[in-house]
Amino acid sequence: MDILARIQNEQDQFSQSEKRIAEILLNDFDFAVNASIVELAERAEVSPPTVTRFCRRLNCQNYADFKIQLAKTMFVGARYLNPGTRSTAPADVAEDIVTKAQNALYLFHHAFKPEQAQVVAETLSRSGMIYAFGSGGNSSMIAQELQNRLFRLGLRVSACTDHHMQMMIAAAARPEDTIIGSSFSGRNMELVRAFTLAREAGATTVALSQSDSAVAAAADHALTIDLPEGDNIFRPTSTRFAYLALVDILANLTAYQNRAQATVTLRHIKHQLVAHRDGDDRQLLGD
Amino acid sequence: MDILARIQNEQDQFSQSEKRIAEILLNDFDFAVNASIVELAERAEVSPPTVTRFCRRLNCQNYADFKIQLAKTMFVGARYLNPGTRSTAPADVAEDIVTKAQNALYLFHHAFKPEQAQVVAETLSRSGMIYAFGSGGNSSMIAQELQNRLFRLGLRVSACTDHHMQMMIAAAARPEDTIIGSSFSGRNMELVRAFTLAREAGATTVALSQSDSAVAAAADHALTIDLPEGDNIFRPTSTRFAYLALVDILANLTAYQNRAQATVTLRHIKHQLVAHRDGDDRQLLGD
DNA sequence: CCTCTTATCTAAATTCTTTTCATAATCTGC
DNA sequence: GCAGATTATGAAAAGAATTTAGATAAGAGG
Repeated sequence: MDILARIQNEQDQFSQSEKRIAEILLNDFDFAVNASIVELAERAEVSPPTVTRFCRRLNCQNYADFKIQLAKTMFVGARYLNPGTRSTAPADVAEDIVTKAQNALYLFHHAFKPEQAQVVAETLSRSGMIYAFGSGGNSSMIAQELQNRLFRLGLRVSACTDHHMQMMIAAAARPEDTIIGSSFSGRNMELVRAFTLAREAGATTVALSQSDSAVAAAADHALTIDLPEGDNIFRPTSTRFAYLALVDILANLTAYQNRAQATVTLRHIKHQLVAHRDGDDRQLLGD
Repeated sequence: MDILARIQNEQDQFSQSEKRIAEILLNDFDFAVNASIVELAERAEVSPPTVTRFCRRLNCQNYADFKIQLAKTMFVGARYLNPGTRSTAPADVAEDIVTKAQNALYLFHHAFKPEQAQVVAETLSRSGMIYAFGSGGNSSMIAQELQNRLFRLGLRVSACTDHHMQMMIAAAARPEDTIIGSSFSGRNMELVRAFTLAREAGATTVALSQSDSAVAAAADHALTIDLPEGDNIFRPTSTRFAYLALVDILANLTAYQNRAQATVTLRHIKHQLVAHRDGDDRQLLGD
């Protein structure tokens, strides 16, 4: 766990002096990260040794170590603590969006459960047919992306973003099939119904969604992503970045399940692209 | 510019001693970031003052400042310098993918030109109709995403991922229309032809692509993204994250061009979603 | 009200960092 | 190829910063 999370966690167990130090850290990050132990102590109205002890308490070797940890988290964590700007200047907008995206990835990674993903990857690689479901802009992108990443591995996969089709596919699913569906909100009831139908047909269902949600509860396996959303309605949801990363990880783990087959298929795709373009084989695997 | 970029930039202007220091920094980041000036000097076989001077040369106040800068970049920069693991353990795969994605965002942000994006945003907001073009998995996702972000702002936009349709649309474009096309490789010659056709018809063209590429050259405005690609064929391109961020930024800047209209449209969409679901208006704007 | 524990400080010791100055190496223009 | 200038580097000293050690104060529990 990173240092800021630790500070926020233990905040109520801190002594008076420690609380004062923590407050400065959380409020004036910029100062804290550049301050010497004397300066920090002065500002918190405590003695330097108290600061040293504070660092030790947070599992840091010494003040220097503590500062390194702080600086490391700062890059991704700073904006998360201090709500982002509402500036409409292009440079600020860009910074805000990039930082939020990085934050989303960071928080996702923190909560990520490798074993669960591995189980899903094994399921996918053994599936007779994979159907990727999702609706409404964000999740439909994830469904498409699942298809885009998995077909490259030589798997049989089809994305479907249409409710009616989803229901028909779910009803027609076979026991060896897997239905993987995404819902950022977890409240896509049509997807819940499709999952239920698919399970009745004996197929395996995988949800990419919020934990404690109807969608997650309806599936055999749930890979959950719970991120706070910003409240600026103009800002597109940075959660997409986390979902996209999850798709990448799943695709990658699935590839390793049957490496030989994946390699062959990828080579065929690459060959086709290179032949079709201009012979530069450093090109991307698909535009 | 960040410290690692600065080091890599000036590397050939370094003296012998400085080169030795730089080498340690670039190769053993973990050591460097935790080392005291004495330890670092010892390992580089130079004297501590030389390290201090090295830091100053890189526009740092002192060694402490230098270390902070180093630690800040480390979080995103470390893996970029030291090629990622080839481990297939789920946790390592996840870390590698997340770090690469964060790196992509970081590098993109570094090279990002806010003014150019602003010009494009103005163009988009004034367009009669916007067509988003892209093909081949990655770029088609970007085209879809452009549509998904821009329609919410009350703009007229249509994504098209089909070459033949693209050509017909380009031919039929009007002077007040904008065609925005994505190509990660920059070598999508069909897109180049569509741009040419559209320009002949008097429409404005915008490329999201590599600089120095055929696609970028063919458009009126080019927003370029140049990122190194990893060489693990199983790893999906992390460049997607950068393109996605660019779309977000563009959509956001465009929204601010005509804030009133965008707000109204977004509210309508939200109202529809809330009415359709369960009244929790903290839900995401679209699943 | 006393004792024990915990929190905190002062002062000293230690370690780290920078400055200063001397020397060595390298370059420049003749 | 050499004198003078410039630059690079290190040793030692000075100056900070950090930690340790021991002392004191504050609070909890009997």
